[in-house]
Amino acid sequence: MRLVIATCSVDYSGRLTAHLPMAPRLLMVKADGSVLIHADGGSYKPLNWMSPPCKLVVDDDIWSVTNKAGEELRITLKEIHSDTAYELGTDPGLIKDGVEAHLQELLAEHVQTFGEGFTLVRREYPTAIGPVDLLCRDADGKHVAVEIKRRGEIDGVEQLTRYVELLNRDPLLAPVRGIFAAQLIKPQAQFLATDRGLECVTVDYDLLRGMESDVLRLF
Amino acid sequence: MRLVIATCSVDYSGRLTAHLPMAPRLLMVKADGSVLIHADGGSYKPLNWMSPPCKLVVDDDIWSVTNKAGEELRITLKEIHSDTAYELGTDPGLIKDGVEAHLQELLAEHVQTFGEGFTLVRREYPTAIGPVDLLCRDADGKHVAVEIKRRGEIDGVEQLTRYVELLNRDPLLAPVRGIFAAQLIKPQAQFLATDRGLECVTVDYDLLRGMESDVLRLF
DNA sequence: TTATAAATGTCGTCC
DNA sequence: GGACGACGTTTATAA
Repeated sequence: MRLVIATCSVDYSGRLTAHLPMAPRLLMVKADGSVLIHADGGSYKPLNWMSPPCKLVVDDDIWSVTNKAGEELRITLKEIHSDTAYELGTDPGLIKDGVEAHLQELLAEHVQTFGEGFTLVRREYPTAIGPVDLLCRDADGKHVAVEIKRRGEIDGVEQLTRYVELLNRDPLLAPVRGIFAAQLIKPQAQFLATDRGLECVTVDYDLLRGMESDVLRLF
Repeated sequence: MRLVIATCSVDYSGRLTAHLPMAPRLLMVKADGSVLIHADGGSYKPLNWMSPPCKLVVDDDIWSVTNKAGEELRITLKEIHSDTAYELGTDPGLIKDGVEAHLQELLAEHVQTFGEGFTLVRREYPTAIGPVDLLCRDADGKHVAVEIKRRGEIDGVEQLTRYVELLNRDPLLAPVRGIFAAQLIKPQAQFLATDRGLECVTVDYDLLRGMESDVLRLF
């Protein structure tokens, strides 16, 4: 990794065109040739960048970074304040502990969240257009398809609509109702879901987790 | 901006929990206190980070970065290979061109792009499921909803479908047709749009911008 | 402050 | 390589 502190201007031409006036910044050149231009503030997103795979060509005080798609990042250097390089090696990588998968797991074990007498048919119930998060039966034995999101937005309602429509074509399952479950459901999604005849359930993740703890505490 | 090359392990605890095993990495500490941890590869996204506003507390070989929401980024340092700091000042910022807002602006002023005799009713026409980019009337005075994208993909067609369906329920507006306008329309989006009875218009951004220049040149 | 849509989104996964 | 969905999405903008 090469780190250059330099006063520079930058022009990007690709999916859009963008320009950075002359100012002091950090240029980070990674081992794969990618380049990031950071200011001393903002967030983790660089002011400008070129993602790998790409190629850096240095011609005097002009750096030109290009990729296969014909995008170009052109850096014009006025003054270099520092220029250092380090060998870091490949990173072992990040270990994550997920959230959404866990939410589905918890709800699968507590389908009564959706109503008295609910039972689980199966998780990830397969269909031609992808798996339904949960397929349940209500107290009357009727099928219910459940789509689970952390945040309920319009896309999720569309997804559930497609599932319910498809499942209702199966005479062994029909009639199938749909429940849209999320930690937070946005007003527009709520409107669309209601308009489509789908029910909305707001899920309390911490409460569910608490129920899980209670179950564990019994042993 | 402080740049530290160090062998470290990292633990994040907040919206999820994540862990980075001990390895050499770049730690970037910005003037606002935010911290980025970069490996020598990947893209512009750091392996881990804390966004401002946040506070960094250094206790010997443990760095703890916390924010108001109670999230914590804990960095355990084993060995520091380099530690430097620079004063960059505030950045003048990025100037962008070619974004969707500008495209909408240009099309709003040149609705005849969609057909002879087109007039604009209004931009961002409000509905219960969100604003329609452009609502126009054609030469016959019939309403036309226009959805504008930089790149026309399936989700944009879905969006327009919803708008047209909703607008057609309003007897004051019906019948409403839909036009899907984009700089580039993907074949799948084109197919779906046609299947839904929506028209597709490919927009030449540079041409539109040229027309704008022509108008300006008259003054 | 809150909510909503765009993003040079990025990133994984599946096909 | 393309399509699809999640993301500690982040970011900008309007209400």
